[in-house]
Amino acid sequence: MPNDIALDAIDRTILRDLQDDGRMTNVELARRAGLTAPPCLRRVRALEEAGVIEGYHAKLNSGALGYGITVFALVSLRSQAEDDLRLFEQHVAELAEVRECHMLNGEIDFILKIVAHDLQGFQQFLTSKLTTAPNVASVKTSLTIRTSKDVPGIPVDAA
Amino acid sequence: MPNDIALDAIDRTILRDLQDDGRMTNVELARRAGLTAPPCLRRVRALEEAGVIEGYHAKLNSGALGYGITVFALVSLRSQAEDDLRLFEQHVAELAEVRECHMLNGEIDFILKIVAHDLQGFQQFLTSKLTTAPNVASVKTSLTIRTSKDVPGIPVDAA
DNA sequence: GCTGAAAATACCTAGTA
DNA sequence: TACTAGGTATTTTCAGC
Repeated sequence: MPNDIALDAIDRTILRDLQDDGRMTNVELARRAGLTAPPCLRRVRALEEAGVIEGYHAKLNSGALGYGITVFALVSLRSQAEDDLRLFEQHVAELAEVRECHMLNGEIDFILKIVAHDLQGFQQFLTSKLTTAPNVASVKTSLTIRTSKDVPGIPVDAA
Repeated sequence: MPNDIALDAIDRTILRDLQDDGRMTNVELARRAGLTAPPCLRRVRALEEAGVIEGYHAKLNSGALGYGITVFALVSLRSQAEDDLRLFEQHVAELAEVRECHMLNGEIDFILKIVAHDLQGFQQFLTSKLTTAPNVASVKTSLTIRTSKDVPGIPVDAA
């Protein structure tokens, strides 16, 4: 939504630093941005208010929490009518195992990122909650062997 | 790596809260966990030290920063020898447009999440930096129409 | 700049092997 | 007793006005 927000170089510096370290203190943030603390804090609040900053989150180690399995599922539906697409999105919205759901163009309608404790848990999820969902024509799944890159967010250019 | 860390219910509460709000103050974190501030802070530091908490990041609105395009690329290589897999991973590690790189089982070797400012920028990236990379046999790309779910992290059960 | 709150350190206490 | 984990007190730093 916030496509009309004008971001100057200072804003971009702030955003880059907060994307990199979401717990950076405001004074450090201000120092890097070349500001004193109060105007820096005002900018951060404005960026939050405008929805440019959507939230702050700790990145947790999946394996340490017992989620050893990450799977990508390529889903095709029988009907691509908007109502049916929405229904599928609502269905996966309620599944905690599904962390991401992106609608795609082309033959594949959706790509899902799914986490599970182990293969058994994933298979059970797949057969009981995904392939049996209404309107699902086909599901192709691929296990993640390893993740070599997972950079949070997007590039924030200095300019 | 940290697969042998024992996490009790208090740790899980802390992790869930920090995953949900990475800038929560330590006193609030402690209050929710049923602790006073100092032992809570010690737990957080220990979790960071052990690598259970990998970092803190602000989640930014892609569109507001001019990244209107998200693409998933399914990449197959000619050789799946470990050295060749590593070389490909090293190649994409240097590409800022590539935010995620997961090695998969099956016919597809890698799935990449790629961001770009617009379609032109993406096409240029694709032809100049991805399909021409050494050892790449095929690249199938799918544009993201919309993202209906993008939950940070993983489910953290109370138990 | 100023004020109240939080972070961070040092130190103390209780339970357990 | 040594070890582990939480609590108390104090100082320093930061958030917010």
